[in-house]
Amino acid sequence: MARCKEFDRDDVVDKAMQVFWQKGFEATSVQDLVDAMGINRGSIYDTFGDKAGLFDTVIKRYLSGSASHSLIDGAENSDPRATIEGFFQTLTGRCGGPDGRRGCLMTNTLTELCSRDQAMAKRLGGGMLRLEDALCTLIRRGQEAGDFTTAADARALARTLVALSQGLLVIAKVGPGPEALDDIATTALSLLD
Amino acid sequence: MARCKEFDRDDVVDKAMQVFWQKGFEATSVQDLVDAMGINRGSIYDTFGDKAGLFDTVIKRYLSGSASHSLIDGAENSDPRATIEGFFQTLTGRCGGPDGRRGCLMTNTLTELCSRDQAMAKRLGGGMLRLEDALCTLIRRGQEAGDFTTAADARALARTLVALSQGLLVIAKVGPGPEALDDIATTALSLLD
DNA sequence: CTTATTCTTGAACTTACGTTCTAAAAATAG
DNA sequence: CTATTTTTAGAACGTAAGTTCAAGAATAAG
Repeated sequence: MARCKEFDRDDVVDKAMQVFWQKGFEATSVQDLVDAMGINRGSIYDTFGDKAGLFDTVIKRYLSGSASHSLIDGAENSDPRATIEGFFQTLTGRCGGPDGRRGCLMTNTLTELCSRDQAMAKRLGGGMLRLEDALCTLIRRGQEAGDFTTAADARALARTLVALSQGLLVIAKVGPGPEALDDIATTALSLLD
Repeated sequence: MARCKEFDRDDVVDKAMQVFWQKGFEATSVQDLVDAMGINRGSIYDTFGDKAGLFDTVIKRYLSGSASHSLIDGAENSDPRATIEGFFQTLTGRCGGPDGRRGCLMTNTLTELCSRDQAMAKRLGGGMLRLEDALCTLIRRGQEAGDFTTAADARALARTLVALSQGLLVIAKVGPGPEALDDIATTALSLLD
């Protein structure tokens, strides 16, 4: 009955994500998006409403694919120590790489928009709380297995690990040496012993 | 011979700082600055060059008055434990207050501009390194005095505390309860024991 | 093939941006 | 007072922003 869309939705969202990730929401112009996504302005507005709508779509997609997501998925069954170690290794690996300067899209968005955008603050706050809960579950399981220290409160430890992961992603943006990031990750894991 | 400037330079810079702090660099318009600073557009451009020049001035002033600055000043002589405790108390106190959602101007600027602005990355990276060095000095002094653990490397601990302070300021932006921030600060200090 | 519907295209629109400029008012030093 | 400089107020500048529109191109059903 009608013409089909010529582009793949997830594909263009990914391309938009790269731009937002590198430049931030405000500094990204619609023209930047047109160039990167390879589709017409009209198609963008027709598909995503407006710039903010597209950004919302990007954030949702990012949250469902980030490092924290796989940690959250495996919180109930995976090996606690290996999972948390893997989480921090993923972070330091990404931050040390060529794209490290981009930091984390969630962290960047948090600092850029949450003062003004209440809805965004709630969404990202929810994402962070899920990460905290997952870490808390993992820590409790590790404590019960006798692998982690029980001297510290699991909730407090989980919150501290969240803070360290955020701090890691912020520090990565000034481009320190990899040993600085490793120091932080190592010290973070030592909190569990 | 000529008319004197009617406004106090530091005063209008402070007013500009409030706007940049709350909205970020990109989202702040020159009109916002005109309204907040209470001086004319022409005077702004005449005094600070342009928007970026004014922002540079704001950042310099912020760095010279931030919580880290007083810590850096006292690194050689002050009591290590009390100084570090005070630093984190200052952070949690500010973050929990009504202005907590604004986070830290340095952290915000870092995540917003450092991917693009090499000079800003260098400046803020330098500021962060000075904080790290000061914390390292304090930790070494505490270790030598027998008050801190010597099991962990002072440099690694300092880097971790920097990361925690940054993470604290990021997390504060989503508006968590004060107990979350306290948990992080308490756990941070426990690293020294 | 025709027709209806949807997608694409690129130009056009309005608004706001950062910046510059002009002219008049105000204030100081000689 | 006079001369000089600065501040002010506001308009005007060119550019780029986000968004919309109208016409053409492509598909699927009748």
